[in-house]
Amino acid sequence: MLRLSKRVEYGLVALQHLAKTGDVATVREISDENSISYDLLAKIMQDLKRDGVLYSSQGVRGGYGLMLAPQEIPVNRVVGALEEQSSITECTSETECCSREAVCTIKGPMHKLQEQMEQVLSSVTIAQLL
Amino acid sequence: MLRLSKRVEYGLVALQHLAKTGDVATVREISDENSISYDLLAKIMQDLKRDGVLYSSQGVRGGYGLMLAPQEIPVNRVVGALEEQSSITECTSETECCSREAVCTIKGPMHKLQEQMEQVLSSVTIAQLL
DNA sequence: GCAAGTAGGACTTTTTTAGTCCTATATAAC
DNA sequence: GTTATATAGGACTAAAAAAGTCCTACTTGC
Repeated sequence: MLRLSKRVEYGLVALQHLAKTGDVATVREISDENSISYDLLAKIMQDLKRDGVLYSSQGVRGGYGLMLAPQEIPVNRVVGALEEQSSITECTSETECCSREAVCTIKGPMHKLQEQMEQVLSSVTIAQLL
Repeated sequence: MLRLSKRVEYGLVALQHLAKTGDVATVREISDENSISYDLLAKIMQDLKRDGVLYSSQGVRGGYGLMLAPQEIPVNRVVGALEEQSSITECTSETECCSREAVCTIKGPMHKLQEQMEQVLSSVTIAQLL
């Protein structure tokens, strides 16, 4: 469907929230304000932390904060942190192996297309979402 | 997952096949040569015909042929003909209505991203797949 | 100690995509 | 005019992916 997953959508919303307030926020705050499932967002935040986009502090008065400036976080990176695959076809994936590989006639051109898509996704950052 | 569906992938392969040979071909020929399910490809060809990309002739010695020159068929068009939705998020769709619309804070920027994606998809044509 | 947080495993449900099966209709060749 | 070879298309099933839920553990400031 050529669509960003809800995970990425919610991730972007959360990062925008943090960039906007410039402060630490809890998952509960963000999920409430943006009508996002708490449990789902909690996982997303964990993944973003694992990727180094966020830091966290546990316990009372804990929460998540940005590790990077908004202009240093391209949409690209959020996609990479939150989705298993981000290639536009199986044959442009580095991890999967395409079932039609032996007869695939579009591999080369698809790689070019993929590169251009990545170019677009890396040119937009969280700073542009504000 | 930000991935083109198999329908689009197969559609591109089929169009490439027709452009390469410059002749009419049957679904069977194309599906055999490219290891694509016959039934699935048959539906795809019908959709591409409905969209005006292909013409067909029924009966013995029938088949499908290109209605347009390869350089007149952008990937964009193939996506449009073969997929229900092609927007990157729910909020950039014209037909769906986003469940989080009232609180959505990324609608504007997402539209810009969407436009850039479409730009890329419309800049590559079947002629470039040869 | 307790309330407010993150960490994360396991699971269910829903949605989408891919693929299959079957029947009808058109037509060129014989 | 019958037959073999095509497209046309409805209805269905299966598989995969995404979304969402539930539960428990661990951390930490007060």
